[in-house]
Amino acid sequence: MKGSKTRQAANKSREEEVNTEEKIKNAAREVFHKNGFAATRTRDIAAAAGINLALLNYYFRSKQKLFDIIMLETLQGFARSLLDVFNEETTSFEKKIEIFADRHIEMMRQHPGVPMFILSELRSSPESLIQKMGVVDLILKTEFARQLRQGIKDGRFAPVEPLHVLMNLMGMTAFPFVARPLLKQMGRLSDNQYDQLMVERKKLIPRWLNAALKAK
Amino acid sequence: MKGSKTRQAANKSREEEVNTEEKIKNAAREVFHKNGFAATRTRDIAAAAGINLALLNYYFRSKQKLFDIIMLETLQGFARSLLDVFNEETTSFEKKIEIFADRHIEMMRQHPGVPMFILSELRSSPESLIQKMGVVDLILKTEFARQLRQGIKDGRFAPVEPLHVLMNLMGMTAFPFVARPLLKQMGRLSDNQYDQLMVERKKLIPRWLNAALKAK
DNA sequence: GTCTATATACGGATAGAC
DNA sequence: GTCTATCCGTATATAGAC
Repeated sequence: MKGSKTRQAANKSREEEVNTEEKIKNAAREVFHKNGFAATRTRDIAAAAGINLALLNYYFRSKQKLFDIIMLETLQGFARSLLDVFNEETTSFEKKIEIFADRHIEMMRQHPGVPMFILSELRSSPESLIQKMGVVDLILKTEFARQLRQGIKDGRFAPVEPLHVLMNLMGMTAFPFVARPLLKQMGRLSDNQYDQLMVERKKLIPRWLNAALKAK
Repeated sequence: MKGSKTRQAANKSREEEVNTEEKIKNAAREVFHKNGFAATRTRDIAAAAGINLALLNYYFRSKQKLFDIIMLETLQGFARSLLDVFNEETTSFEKKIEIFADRHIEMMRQHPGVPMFILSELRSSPESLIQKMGVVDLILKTEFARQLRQGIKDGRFAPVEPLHVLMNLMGMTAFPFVARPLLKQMGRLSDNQYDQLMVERKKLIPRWLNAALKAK
């Protein structure tokens, strides 16, 4: 049904706002990321896209189908780039943490709503959705995890469940974005000041994590 | 309008399910915590409370008003118990971290949906709501924060913005509950196994955090 | 106080003109 | 492809009997 449309997506990087389908997707991404599925009205998306409500259904058939597309793209775009870091064969364990913190935080600085979006939607979604993007399962099979286990065996790190390390790493990087309204208020910071802290954390987190791995 | 009802709340700990108003609030708390405001239908609450839909409006006037009550109570109950730890005059900085991690994690084990509930609702709420429960502002004025600054001044800790420490502490404790579906899948764990990790973290987080504070 | 029945509003989706 | 007008299900809220 949609395969009949002309495929001019190849050179879309040239134009400003491409075709209508892209306009709707861009608007949907923005609104969904900000408010989540349940709190989003298709009318808001249409308005943000500068088109009529009917067009949304013409292109995507339903709110749910449009959402599924946005969710899948968001999830994969997010996971993919992080897994790449963990799978890199030639970098050291410590270097992977540095690159991860830097890339992960930078990604979230560019798209501050994404972490909350992913986590809040995952809360109510069935496990099947998580498995659907099989990427997730593989994390403890990456070179990163192997290097961690090796480091423990060598006595360079204290014995610890790898998932704990992942929780610490992701917690330290992602939590400040998820809890931004709360933490910003706690520190009485402006948007700029808060963002500055995020930049600092790129360098600090690897240092902290490293120290923790050697603790006791 | 509601002040006319008899006040038998004093000895409510004795009964199983108290009066209707409490039954509705308990049901509302459960459903709101699980699904958030937008995804919750008043019918679900009524059903969970075992009463008719009309009664909900009779007691609380509107979905929004009922939600506001639940939100405020949840927020305060959560913040209060944590602030108490931070304000304690006689415990050391290190001891405060131990108590905080233990209490905070235990609280979330009992109410796993609460962290996600608070954060996801705060994302869309205006800042005024956060300020309304003024508790939040005070965190960097607690004895905990003072002791941290003093420790830095004495050279026991590396210089660091106190808010960073708060982000690390809360990130390490709360993130595993917020990102539970994702992390559980990553580790291929059962509910029990995951819970076991949470218990371990009570002891581990203070150790890690302490090491991080001395790093470099 | 608690129910059944119903009004009212809102949001997703479609019909049909252009 | 894009619009206006409208339908229709669902959810909140109220009326009114008991």
